[in-house]
Amino acid sequence: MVDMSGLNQEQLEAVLTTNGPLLVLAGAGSGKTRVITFRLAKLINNGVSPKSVLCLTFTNKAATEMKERARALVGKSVRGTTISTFHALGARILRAHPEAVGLRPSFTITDGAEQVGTIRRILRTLRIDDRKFDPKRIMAQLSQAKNAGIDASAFRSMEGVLPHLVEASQEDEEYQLAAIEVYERYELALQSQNVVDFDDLLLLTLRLLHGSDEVRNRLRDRWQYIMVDEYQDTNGAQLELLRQLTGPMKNLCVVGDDDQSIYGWRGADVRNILGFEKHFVGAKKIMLLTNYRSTGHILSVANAIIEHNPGRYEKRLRSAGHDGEPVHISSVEDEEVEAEEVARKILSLTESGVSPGDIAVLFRSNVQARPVELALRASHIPYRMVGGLNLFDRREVKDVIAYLRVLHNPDEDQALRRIVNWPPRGIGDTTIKRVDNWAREEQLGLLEALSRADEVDGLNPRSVAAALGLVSLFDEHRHRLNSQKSSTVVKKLLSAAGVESALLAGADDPAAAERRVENVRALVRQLERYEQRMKKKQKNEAMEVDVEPEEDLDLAPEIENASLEGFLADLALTGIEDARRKDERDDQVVLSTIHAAKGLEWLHVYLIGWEEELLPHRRTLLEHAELAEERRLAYVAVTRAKKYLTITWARRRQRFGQNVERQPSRFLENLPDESVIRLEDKVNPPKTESEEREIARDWLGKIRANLEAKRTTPKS
DNA sequence: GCTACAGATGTTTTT
DNA sequence: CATCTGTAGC
Repeated sequence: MVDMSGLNQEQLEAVLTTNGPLLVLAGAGSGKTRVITFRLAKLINNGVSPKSVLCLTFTNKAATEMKERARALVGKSVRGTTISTFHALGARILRAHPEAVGLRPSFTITDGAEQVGTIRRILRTLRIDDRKFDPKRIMAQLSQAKNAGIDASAFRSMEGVLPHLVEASQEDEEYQLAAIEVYERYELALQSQNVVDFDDLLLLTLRLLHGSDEVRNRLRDRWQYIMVDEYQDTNGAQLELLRQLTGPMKNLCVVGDDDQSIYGWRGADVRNILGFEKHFVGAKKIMLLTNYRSTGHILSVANAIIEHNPGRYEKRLRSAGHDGEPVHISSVEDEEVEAEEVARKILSLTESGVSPGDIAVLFRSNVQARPVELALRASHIPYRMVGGLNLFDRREVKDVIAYLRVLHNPDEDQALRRIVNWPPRGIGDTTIKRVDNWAREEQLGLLEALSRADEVDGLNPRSVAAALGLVSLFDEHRHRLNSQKSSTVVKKLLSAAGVESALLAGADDPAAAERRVENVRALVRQLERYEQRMKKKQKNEAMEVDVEPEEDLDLAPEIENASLEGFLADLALTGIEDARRKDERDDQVVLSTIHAAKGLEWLHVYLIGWEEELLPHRRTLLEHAELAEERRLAYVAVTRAKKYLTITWARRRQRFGQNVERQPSRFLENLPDESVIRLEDKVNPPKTESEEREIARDWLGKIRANLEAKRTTPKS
């Protein structure tokens, strides 16, 4: 039996409501994850087969965490439960039925960055200037369409109703026609390479379920209970997927917080959570409003910020604890002073015994990190940037992954293009252009065309030989995959291609070269670790007596096997284990964007750059829907703090090399007086030393006066 | 095939 | 201002 005595009334009700559609509105810090895991445990205790439960999350991290917590609660019977991200689930379903959606079994998942390149190439073949129509913008638009569940043919038939093109100018219309054309060609390009992008993992799964009653019904029968975490971040395609999977049973429980929906720009649709009761008729709604994280003052600031938003479930978080310290709001001269102030305060905290790991500095955009980094470094305060540059984004890592992809999937032209002449092997631009044209005429893949380079007109013998050499390099090593471990083959391939020596030779700075080589080795090591993990897993499964016979018609194994294919899928879906992550320690101050901080919490939080045009960001000030999202972002930021919260804004800031006068963020207006201490000057202070000192004294006076006022008139 | 320079661009990024 | 990208020219 699971001990539920630790749950509060609301939480308990959510856990015990196991049948029918259920919406759990879980405010920040209200024990959301607990509810989900306890509810899973409760289901299994009620005798529901673990196999008929499906838990969906958005991130791998959340999925892993849920698995661990569930295991701790109900033991290894969770094994049968499918706990997965939406995308990984899509991948598994597609793996089981690739042909039904026009894929060949060995299809691979692109990692995003390549997609823009594909768009750019398509634009070129359409003779459209990619400076006129930004490929990135088109890619984003296609992605939005896919996230809404709109495929290329639907996109074409919707011509003219694209949301942001309502008042279409001549150029908009041109753009739109181009986008339609590009979408269709993009899909064809992916299909011919046997590749899917992330969005396809949802869209193609939908197509499969729409097209096959048989598969859909089997999956419906299989999952009698479905739970979804972070529901406010789901998109149109995911809603449709849930509809398909639930069917008439509709034991669907979604958990989320509309006020924390901050990924609209990436396709998330708040209307999913706002309209849940309409989408799933008869739904019950439970609100978790007791916050176990933050003090009363912090929560009243948070509530005041979010209250202004239209179109939300009305709710006020209440603190389970004390009022605590008021929130400090101050203005500073410019971003450098801002950073120095923050560093100074952090230093005095750590000197008085606070662990750096209990402190975070959060900002709207990454450029704001630099001055803070400099100031922290100057003060010898240990810090860590979350997010930021990913190992994935490193050029050499992408190049090596391209090698792996071509090795596994010879049709992947886009990957091949990346490395066809890297390291340099005498296949220059002209050669590629000629082969490319010929390939198009003959309807061949690029690698295949290279293998017949001798048939291409106008190539000199040297180029032909180089092309054939490259082809046989891949053929040979692909052949070896049958008899040798992938990691062994990969190592041989990379060294035969001369990757490491090219990295070392083509270096301006030896240290950088060394780092690049190290990044490549890290990737290979990850492949080795992957193989070991799979081997162990297979052994474990073979030893388990009660392992069910392989009857999964519609769901491929979570991860394939110790193959290159499995590794690539794993890589695409769960990313690279960053080598830096192992030096991630919990005694470092965290620097993070607000987005990347969602779900996390710290004792002390500093929110910097609360200015108009930064938060809310300049580019969102035009559309009202987006302004609401900025406000939610501010809300998410504030609710990260447990005990102490400081918000700053700069009266002046460098922007694109110019000093710009700034105004405080509108989100700082109308906050409850009793919960904040304001140390703001609306104008920049004069610069002389004596004047500065005077101002400092003045501020000190204000602090005292403020504190005094708070003490004599306690919160009514 | 590589270097150097001009020109554009400058929000967030779970998969 | 600073960083990245594409291209011209060697």
